[in-house]
This record gives sequence, C-alpha cells and structure tokens, in this order.
Amino acid sequence: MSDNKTSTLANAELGIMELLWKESALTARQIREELYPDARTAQHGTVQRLLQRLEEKGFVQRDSSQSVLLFSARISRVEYAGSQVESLARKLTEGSLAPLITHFVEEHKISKEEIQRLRNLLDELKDEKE
Amino acid sequence: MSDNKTSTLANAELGIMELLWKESALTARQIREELYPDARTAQHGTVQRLLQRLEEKGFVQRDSSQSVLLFSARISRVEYAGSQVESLARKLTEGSLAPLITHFVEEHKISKEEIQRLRNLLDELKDEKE
DNA sequence: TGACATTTGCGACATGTTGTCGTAAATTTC
DNA sequence: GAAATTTACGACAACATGTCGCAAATGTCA
Repeated sequence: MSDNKTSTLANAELGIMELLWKESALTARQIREELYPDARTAQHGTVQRLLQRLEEKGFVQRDSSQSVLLFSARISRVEYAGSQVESLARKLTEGSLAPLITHFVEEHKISKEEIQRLRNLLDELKDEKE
Repeated sequence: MSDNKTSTLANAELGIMELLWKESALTARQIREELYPDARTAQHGTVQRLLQRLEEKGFVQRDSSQSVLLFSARISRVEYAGSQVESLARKLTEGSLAPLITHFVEEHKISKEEIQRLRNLLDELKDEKE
C-alpha cells in the first residue's frame, strides 16, 4: 500500500544505502569512516546531509533510543530494485516483464543457468500461489 | 559492442521517444504538433533542442536525404527498457534477474497469468537455446 | 530571382537535484 | 561545566532539464 512513488537513489545516496543494507544499523560516524576513510572533518556534514535527505525521501529511518542516532534502511535492496523495475515496466512495457525477459535472452544477456533458475523459481511460485 | 552507458531519458525526452517508437520517422514539426497541440510558436525551439540532445545521447538519428530532416529512434523501446533494467540489476542484484522476479511475485505484483506467460516463454527459449 | 516562410542550430535561463562544506546549536562525556 | 562529538541546516557549485528567442541556412513560389 501507500508510497507509490519511490524516487531514485543518486550515487552518493546509493553508497550509503549499500552500507545500511549490509549492516542493518550504523551511526553517522561509522558511515563516514567507511565511505571517506581519508577522514576530512568536513565530511561529517556531507554524510549528515545525505542521511537527512535519505530520511526525507523515506529510504532511511533513525533510532534515537541510544545516545547516538542509529540509522537503518527502511527499504530493502530488493524492494528498491523492484520498485525501480516496476516503474520502468509501467512506463515502457505496459507493466509486463515478459518483453524484457525475452529481450534479455535474445541478446544473450541471460545465461542458460539463469534461465533454468528462473524456471525453477516460477515453478515454486506457481505452487505457492495455489 | 560499444556504448555501454545508456543514459536515462527524462520526461520530455521520453515523450519524444514514445512518438518515435510509434511512428518510425517524424519531422520536428510533426513532433511539435503532436506534443504541443496548443501550437505556440516558441515551442519549435524546444522540440529542436530536445531532439538535438537526444541525438547527442545516441537515442535518435536523423535522415537528411529529404528536404526536411527526418528523425527516428536509434534504440527500440525494449532495448532501452532492457538497458535500464540491466544497469539496475548490475548495480543492485549482482546482475541477476531472479531476485527481482521473486520480489514481484511475493508482492503480488505479478499475476498468475503473467507467471504462466513467463514460464511458457522460458520453456520456448530454453529449447531455442539448445 | 527575390521576398517570404520554414527549418535548423544554438546560446541563455530558470528550476531542480546532488554532493559538498561550514557553522551554530544541542548533546555527551569526563 | 569545559571539551569533544553530534546534529541540523543554510549556502554553493556543478550538472541536468525544459524552455525560449533569434540568427543563419534552406526551401517555396509568384
């Protein structure tokens, strides 16, 4: 439900999300140390700003129950990727994935293994759906 | 080969591409009339500019063999959609589509019909590949 | 052929986004 | 409670996008 419009993550933002997708919860400081190891003090502000905007956009949430704020992802990697593909499919292929997959295979962008994997996947999913 | 980096189409740009994907070749004038029916003369320039940038980005090509330039898409709709999904998958799911499809089904964003359709598709493709 | 109309190319702008920094205020830590 | 850390946020440069305007090139036709 809700939140139909997931916006796009820019590079630096994605960098932060990658960390949060790996670590579940981090302080601004940890993020800065990870992202800018050449610790220029100015970059505190950068991370802070980025985090703030990420929060405004709904990608990140904060936990203030500790003495220092803990940030964590509000949207999983796959949810984000999914919403992007969905918006793409909605815009370009009437919401259907089939044309895309056809294309991928025709262009040899999907390996035989991946095809097999997808088939197994769909078999399982079909059963689950009954 | 080549052109590994397909950039993203912005709204107005996508609007033009939609036309070119439908019509195969159009003059700037036809595009303007279609896109801005309330024919303000200023908008010639807008379309011209858009077309020019689209060409710089490699999305559009021109045919100057007639008296008036004819513009057409250089990349099909599905190629574009594919490149976007590909870049997304590369960035977010190690290039694999399976996680995305799983997600779609779990979120009920793929109907039973589409699942069936995809299975048939993969069956065919698998045979073709032998 | 020469005047008028259309088409083309491109500079300029306003607006919005992104990444960056600085700094003031709030909060922690000893 | 003084020093260090953390937080909030304004400001800015760089870039993308959509828009116009206008000058130059080209086409049309009386």
